[in-house]
Amino acid sequence: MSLSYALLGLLAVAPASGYELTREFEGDLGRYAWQAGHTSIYPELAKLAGRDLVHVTHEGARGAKTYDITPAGREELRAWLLRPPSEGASVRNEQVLRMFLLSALEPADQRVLLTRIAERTAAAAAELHDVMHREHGDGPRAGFGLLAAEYGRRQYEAVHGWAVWALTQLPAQESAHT
Amino acid sequence: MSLSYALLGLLAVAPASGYELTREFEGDLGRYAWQAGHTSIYPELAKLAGRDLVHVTHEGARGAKTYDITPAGREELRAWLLRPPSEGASVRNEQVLRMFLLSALEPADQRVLLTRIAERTAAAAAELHDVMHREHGDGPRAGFGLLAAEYGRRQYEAVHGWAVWALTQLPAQESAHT
DNA sequence: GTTCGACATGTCAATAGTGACATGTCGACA
DNA sequence: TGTCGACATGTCACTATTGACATGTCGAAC
Repeated sequence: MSLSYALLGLLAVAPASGYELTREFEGDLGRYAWQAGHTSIYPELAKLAGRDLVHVTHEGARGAKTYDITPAGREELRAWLLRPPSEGASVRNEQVLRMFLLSALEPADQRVLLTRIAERTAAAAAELHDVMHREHGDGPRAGFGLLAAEYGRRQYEAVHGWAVWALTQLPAQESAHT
Repeated sequence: MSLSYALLGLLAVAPASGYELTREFEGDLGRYAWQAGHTSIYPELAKLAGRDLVHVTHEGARGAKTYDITPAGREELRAWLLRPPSEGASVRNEQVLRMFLLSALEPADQRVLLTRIAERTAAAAAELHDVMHREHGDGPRAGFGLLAAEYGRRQYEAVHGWAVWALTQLPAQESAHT
């Protein structure tokens, strides 16, 4: 399961509690790569601990458990990351699905939707650009976030470019009365 | 559930049997947008028929059932496509996850992985470019496929650009003995 | 005439993931 | 001191999805 590798990957960078990991998934990681809520994260951590891929290093206030990756976990993670791209890699993206189904709409609706996509993606790309250039906040996982942010920015830019191009491919719009 | 909209979207373009729909998911649709196998498609079609969003128009050889979308189904699909981008849109992409976890690897491994990604994405983009320019095969759903192919091509190109950029961000490589 | 591969649909058990619910702690502020 | 919000973990029922298994048909090639 990919979730287990996501957790191993996060813990490989720095030890963290289930709660902190959960919040990690609320950011770019969950937005672009893999979603998960605490209800899947906590049981998964327990399973990983059972397989000795992670272990609890510290129990803090409010029952917080800090997990760290074990050498075996690191091994497992590295093998997965370097494994040749599996054919059955799982993909599921609702926004992309919408774009694929575009031709199910009437041309006028297509135009509306593409225009909206073009606007949103341009705004999102610009925002990420700003965030990255204002300051690369030197908090924990800063390097991690920089690559991810740039990835996101390029994705938005690509979709923006596509939407603009797709608009030109649409049958010429009926000259409305305005 | 997104699968139901994917099916409605496909049927809105042209009537099809469960088998034909299944093969649709083996192409770009399943590769970039939403995965599904026949074991989820057949039951889902039955459910949609129960809600009168699709109906069987024809029973052909080998028990094949041709489904078509109903006006109610078209309505439902249009509403979903034009609905403002839902916050909770589901995202799950194993390849992207690998990229997010890059910093869990040692620099040497990172370089290997990024180089491999750069190569694969360049090849994939070139292949899509070729396919699109050789002939836009005028089979059914040709227009559908063109937009999707261009989308895929731009995605690959964006990831390629990112991988090349990311390589420049890596700490300068140790001068190996070669 | 038979055999094989693509066509075509399905069930069922197991796994993965979500949402609702439940519980309790710690620090800050009024 | 009490109350509220963020911290922190968990269960459980339900839904979605997958993989293994099962069944049968049609056309073509041998």
